[in-house]
Amino acid sequence: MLVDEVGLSSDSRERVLNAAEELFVKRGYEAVIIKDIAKAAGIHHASLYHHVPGGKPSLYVEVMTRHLQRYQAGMHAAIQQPQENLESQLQSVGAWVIAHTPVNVIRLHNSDLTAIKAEAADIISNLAFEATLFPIVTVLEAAQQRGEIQHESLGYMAGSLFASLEAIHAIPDQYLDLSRQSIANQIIEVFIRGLKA
Amino acid sequence: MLVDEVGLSSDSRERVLNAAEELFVKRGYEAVIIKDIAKAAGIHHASLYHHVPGGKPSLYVEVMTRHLQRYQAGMHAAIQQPQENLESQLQSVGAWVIAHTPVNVIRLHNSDLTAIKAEAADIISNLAFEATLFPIVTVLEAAQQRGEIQHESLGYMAGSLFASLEAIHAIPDQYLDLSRQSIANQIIEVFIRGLKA
DNA sequence: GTCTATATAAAGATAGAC
DNA sequence: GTCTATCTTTATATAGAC
Repeated sequence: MLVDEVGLSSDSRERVLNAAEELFVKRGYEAVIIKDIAKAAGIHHASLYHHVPGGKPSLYVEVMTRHLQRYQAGMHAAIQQPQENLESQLQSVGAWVIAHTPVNVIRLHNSDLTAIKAEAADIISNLAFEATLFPIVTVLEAAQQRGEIQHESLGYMAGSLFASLEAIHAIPDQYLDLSRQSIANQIIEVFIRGLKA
Repeated sequence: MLVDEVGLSSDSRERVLNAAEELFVKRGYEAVIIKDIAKAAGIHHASLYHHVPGGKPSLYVEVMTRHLQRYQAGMHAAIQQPQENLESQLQSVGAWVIAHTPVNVIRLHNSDLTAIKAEAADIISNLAFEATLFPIVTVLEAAQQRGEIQHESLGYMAGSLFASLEAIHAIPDQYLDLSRQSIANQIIEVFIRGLKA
């Protein structure tokens, strides 16, 4: 397969990265141990260091960078679809957000990023902004230019909406009497039109 | 002081609990180590076990229970103030939320509570609901009965608002050109009236 | 590339002097 | 109640056989 010559990774390295991504994103840096990742990837934890010589910190940085870049690409695609009005664009954003494990930026800043080197933390922090808030702000500003909405602080409003959508993940299944997508759509509707009768 | 006879705690025990509360709430269970708590309380980490024989898990449960009970009491007081309309009631809620470290229920369920015994986790999980969503649902239902608002799924909307308000904590100081309370008030306004021009 | 065995380091916890 | 010293457990990481 000449993987080295074309710069591709081996199969198990990919499994390690996927397992690490899922666990780190879900539980955060400290709550994940190397053995869990290796087990999920189907190898012995000692073998993991063959694929990721830098160990846990470097694995975290690689995997979170990749995760946020993909997240950003997905958000971009969601808002790029040829939809005319704000509501349908935000519904696409909602679909993307509920289809993925929450980014949880509060945890990211309060614990995860304090455990790694400052430069890496800065990069991930900026990526998180680019992947989450920035696309939503773009959509809101365009809608404002079309005269669909009117607000002075669209950045804060974008953050508010994103936080609401991510929180849908926290609803336990037993309390769900609508699909998560329907809940997202209701949140978006209230965001645009308000709760007022 | 006869502290034993009246069931009161010693001074340093209280310092330990306060330090533990602040750290656990901010960083989560795994990211906090016993030495950090002891250091913040001004004692050697070995001395901590004198005050909390159950060690880290039991300390976490005690401190989170206390935290959420107080949080609930504060939310209750906020909504009980003699304010007639929904907006001013929610502004009091917003003031309480931004004055306290986020409860972060997503992290609570995805990592913190998986590290402790299931029964304790259930109790904390229920307390978190009572302390955060329940008071907001109560306020929204009352407003609906007065005819101020109209929505089918007030529970989900309460969750949405609470998540938005907690997320205000995640805004770095350098990006703040309004006070957090002002941002909370704007979020509440949009929640009630919408972004629409 | 993967394992077994082992080393190192960090965290939780206990014993016992003061 | 608090400390020093020590023990145990757990997690990260390395060495070297296969």
